[in-house]
Amino acid sequence: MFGVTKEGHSVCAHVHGFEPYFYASVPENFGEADCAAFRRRLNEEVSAARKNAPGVHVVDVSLERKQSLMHYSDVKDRLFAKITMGLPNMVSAARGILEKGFSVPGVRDGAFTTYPTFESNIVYALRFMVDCAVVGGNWIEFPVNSYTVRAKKASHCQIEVDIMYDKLISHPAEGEYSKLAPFRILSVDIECAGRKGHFPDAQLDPVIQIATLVTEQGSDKPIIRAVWTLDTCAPIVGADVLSFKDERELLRNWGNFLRGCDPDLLIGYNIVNFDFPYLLERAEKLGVADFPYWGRLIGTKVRMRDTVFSSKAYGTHESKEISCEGRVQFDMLRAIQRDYKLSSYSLNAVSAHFLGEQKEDVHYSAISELQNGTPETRRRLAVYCLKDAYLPQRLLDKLMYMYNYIEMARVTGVPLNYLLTRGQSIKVMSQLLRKARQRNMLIPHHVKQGGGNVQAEGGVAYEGATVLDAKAGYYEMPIATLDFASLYPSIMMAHNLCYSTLVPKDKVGKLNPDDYGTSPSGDTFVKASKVKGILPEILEELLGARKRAKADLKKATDPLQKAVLDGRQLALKVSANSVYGFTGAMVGQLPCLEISSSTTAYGRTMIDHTKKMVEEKYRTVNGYTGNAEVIYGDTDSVMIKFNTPDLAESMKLGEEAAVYVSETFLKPIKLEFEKVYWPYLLISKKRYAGLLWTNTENYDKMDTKGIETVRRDNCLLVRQVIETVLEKILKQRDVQGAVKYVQSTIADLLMNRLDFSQLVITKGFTKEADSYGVKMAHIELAQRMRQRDPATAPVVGDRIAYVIIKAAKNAKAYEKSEDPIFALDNNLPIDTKHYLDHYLTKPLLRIFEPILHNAQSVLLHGEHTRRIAQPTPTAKAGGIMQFAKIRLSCIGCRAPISDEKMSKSLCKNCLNDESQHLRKALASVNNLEGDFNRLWTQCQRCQGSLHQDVLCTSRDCPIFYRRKKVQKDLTEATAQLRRFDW
DNA sequence: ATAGTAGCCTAA
DNA sequence: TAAGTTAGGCTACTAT
Repeated sequence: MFGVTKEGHSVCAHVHGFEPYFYASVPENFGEADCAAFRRRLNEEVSAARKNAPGVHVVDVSLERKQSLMHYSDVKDRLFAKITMGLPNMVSAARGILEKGFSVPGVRDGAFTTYPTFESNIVYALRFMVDCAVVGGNWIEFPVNSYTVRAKKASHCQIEVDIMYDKLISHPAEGEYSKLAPFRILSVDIECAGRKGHFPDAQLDPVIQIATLVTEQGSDKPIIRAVWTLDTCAPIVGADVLSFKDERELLRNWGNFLRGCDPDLLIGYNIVNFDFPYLLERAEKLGVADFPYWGRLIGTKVRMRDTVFSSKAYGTHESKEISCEGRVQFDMLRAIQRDYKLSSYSLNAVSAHFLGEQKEDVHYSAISELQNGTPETRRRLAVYCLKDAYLPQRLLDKLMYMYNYIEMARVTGVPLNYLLTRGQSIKVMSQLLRKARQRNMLIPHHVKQGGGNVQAEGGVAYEGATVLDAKAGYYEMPIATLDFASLYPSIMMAHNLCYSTLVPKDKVGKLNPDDYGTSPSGDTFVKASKVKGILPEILEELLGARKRAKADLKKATDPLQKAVLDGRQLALKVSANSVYGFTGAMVGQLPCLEISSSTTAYGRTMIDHTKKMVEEKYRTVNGYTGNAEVIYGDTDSVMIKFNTPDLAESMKLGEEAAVYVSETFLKPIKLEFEKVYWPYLLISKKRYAGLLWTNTENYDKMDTKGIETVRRDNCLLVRQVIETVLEKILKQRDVQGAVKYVQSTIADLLMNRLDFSQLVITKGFTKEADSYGVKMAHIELAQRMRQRDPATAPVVGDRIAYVIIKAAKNAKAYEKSEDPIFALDNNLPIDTKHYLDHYLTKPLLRIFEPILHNAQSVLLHGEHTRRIAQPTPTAKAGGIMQFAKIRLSCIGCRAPISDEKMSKSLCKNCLNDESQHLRKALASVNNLEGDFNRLWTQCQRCQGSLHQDVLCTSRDCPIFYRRKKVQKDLTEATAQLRRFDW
C-alpha cells in the first residue's frame, strides 16, 4: 500500500499475509475429508492448465457455511468450499476448471461435477480492500508495535514499513478522518519539435521542453514551477529554468527530479495518451536506460500497453495504460470527458469554459521555429509550456476534483484510479461485496451466456419508463410539475427488490401470500418483513448518508469541509442512481432483469396512477378553479395544467396534489412538488422550454430541455438563435421582437456576415470508421483529414468539428463537410443556404408554429432571405474552388469593366463620383484595420505579451475566426484600394 | 417521392 | 477482460 501521512511524508507499507481466495458451492455431503482430495485434484488441473507448472497453486481448501446472494431461500446456509490460491492470477485458472467441471475421487463417487463459483472474479486488490474495510482515499492506522520499519528500503518513499494485513486499522471517513491527505500533485506538459508539416513522432523528433508544477493538496500555490529546456532559454520570473545541451541529459534529469519529488498524483492534460507515452518512447529510442523508473518501487520499470475503454455512456476511448506503482495518474482530459458534456475537449476550450480564460493554441508546426530561434523564442515556448502544466492544476482546483473523486472513492470503496479507468459497475460491485460480507453472503460469479446475442439485435432487453404523450403547444397558464424523488431507488426500497429477495417462479407457491409481492412485470420478491434485501439496504444507507451530508453541508462554515461534504453528497446521489443500471446491465457482472424490469414496471404504473388521480380530483365539480389536465410527463414527472392563470394557486395545488398522491404509495416513495413552468412551450416528448418558478416573486431561470440550445451537435448560430428567440418569447413576451431578430440573423447568414465560429458543427467520432454503415459528414471528413495528415486526424472518441461548404448542386452533406481551419486557409465558401435550410428552418418553425399562425411566411420569405451571389464551384474536386478567370468589375456598381483603358477601378458612370468611391474604399480599409488591430491586441493579451507575434490557431476561439476573417477582408479591401489611381 | 433506419445526443 | 439502463426526437442516408 502507498500513501501519505498527515505531515506529508510518503509511505510504503508492505502488507503481508493476505492470500487470494474464492468460493465454490459444494454438495451438502462434502466432508472435511474431501477437502484434501479436492485440493490435490484441483491443483493437478491448475498445474496442467498452466503448462504443467509445478508447485502448490491451490494452497488450501476449507469448508464454510454461507448463503448465496442470488434468490430468496428459506435455507439460511449452505456448504461452500473456500479455495485459497498461491498467487492472485491463479484464481481465474481455478475458476475455469471448477465451472467447466472435473472429477474428485470420493466426491459424488468420483463423478464428473461442475462447481459454481462465487466471488471468483474479484481482483486481488479489491478483495483485500473489502476484507480489511479499506476504501479508496481513506486513512489507515498502523498501531504502535504492529509494524516494523524497514532498514533497507525497496521504495522511494520516506517511510517504509512491514505489517501483517490484520494489524492495520482502517478509519471510516468521519470527523478528523474525513480530511484529505496533503497529497503531492505533479502536473506536467511537454513540447516536442516536429519536422515541418508533421506531427511529432517519438522515433524522430526530440522532446524540447518539460514543464512541471508541484502542488501540495489544499494549497493554492505551487511549491515548484520549473521547466526543463533543450538548448538555452531566457529566464522566467517565478519559474526555474533548467537548460540542457543534450536531450538525454534533459530526460535523465527530469526523471531524477520525479523520483526525488515523489509525487502521489501525476496530472496533466492528455498525459496518458500523449506526454507520458512520448517521454517513454523517446527515452527508449535514445537509450536512456535509467529513465523509465517512475514508480515508487526501486528498480521497477513502468510498463506501457494499449487499452480500449468502451461503454454506451462514456463512449469508446483508446489509450495507453502505464503502470506506475504508488502514483495515481489523473488525466484531466479523461476526467472532464467523463463528467461534462462539451462540444470541444481541447485544453483551450475547457479552460475557457471553466476558468473563463483562453489559452493560446500554438500549432505544432510553429513550435520548431520557436525552438530553433533564440533564447527569447525558447522562453516564449517555455512560458506557453508552463501554462499548459498550470491549467490542469487550475482545473483540478476549480472543479474540486480531489474532493469529489476522493469522496467518490470513499463512498463506493474503490481505489482512486478506478474512477477514471473503470466503469460504473465496479463501484456498485464494490459496495455489494462489502454488504454481502456483513451478511455472510456470497456473490455468484455470473457466467456469460455463450453463443448468440443475449439481447435482440439493436433492440432492448426489457421495457423502460413511460413517457406520457405530449400535448404540444404554447401554454400561457402556469404548469405545475410534480416529481418522484429518486424514483428508482425508492421503488427498489419500497418493494424490497434485490437479488436476495427474488423468489424463483417455481418456489412462489411455497410462500405465504402475505410475505411477498409480485411486480407488474410478474416477478416475485419477498417483503422486507421476511428478509430485507441488500440492494435496498445499500440504497437506504446511500440516501441516508446523503441527507446527513446535505445537512452537514448547510451547517459547515469551513470551505474545505464544505467541499468535502458537497463532493460526498454528489457521490452518494450518483451511486444510488447507478444501482438500478447495474442490475439491468446485460454485459455486466451480475445482471438481474427481474429487478430492473420490475423497477421500471412499478414506475410505469406509478406515473399512470399519478396522472389519473390528479385529473380525477382537480375538477370544477370538486370545487376547483378549473379541470386539471396532465399535459406531459416523463418517467418520474407529471406536468399539470390546473387551468388557473394564478401562479400562487398553481403552486398551492401542486403542493397539495403531491401530498395527496404520495399518500397512496408505499414508503419511501414520495411525489414532490418541485416547480411551476410559466409560460411553457411544449414542443414534443423530451423537448420543452419554460420559465421556471419556485416562488411567486421572481422566476428562477429559463429551463430548456432537449431543444437545439442544449444539444452539442448544433452549430453556435442555431443554438444562439433558438436561445435568443426563446428568451424574447418567454421572458420578454415579445414575439414581434423575436421575429425581427430571426429575420435579421437570417439576413446576416445569407449575406455572409457571420464568422466561422458560429457555423462550426461538432459531432462525436463514436466507433471505428469502417464499422459505419452509412456515410456521415463528420466521419467522411475524418477520413479526408487522415489522408492529409494521419498524425493529427481525429481518432475514435474525439469530437470532430466541421463546417458545410459550397459544392456542386446535388452534393451530399458528407461531401460538403470541411475542417474549419482548412476551409479558412483555402478560402472555401460556406454554404449559408444549407445552414438555413437544414439547421435553422425546422427548429425555428417548431418554436414559432404554436405561437404564430403564419410562421413559415413571416420568417422564411421576404427581403431578408435574399442572398449575395457567391461563386459556386462546378467540379466536386474536394470542394476546392476553381477560379476560371478573374474579371474586373466596377467597385462602385459591380458592373464589368470593359474598357480597361478608362480605369482599373470604376466604370464610366461611376467614374464621375470617383472621389466619393475612393473615400469609401479608404474608410473601409481604415475600419478593417481598426477591427484587425483590436482583435490582434486581444489575441496578444490572451497569449500574455503585447510585444510578440500572435501564433494562436485555436479552432475553439471565436476571436481567432474573427481575426482571420477581418484579415481576409482587409486584404481584399486593400487590393481594391490599390486599383484607384491616386 | 417515400419509407425505413443508422447514428447522435439528449431526458430521465 | 470489461463495458450502468430505456425512450425518443431529429437529420441524413439509402433502398424501394
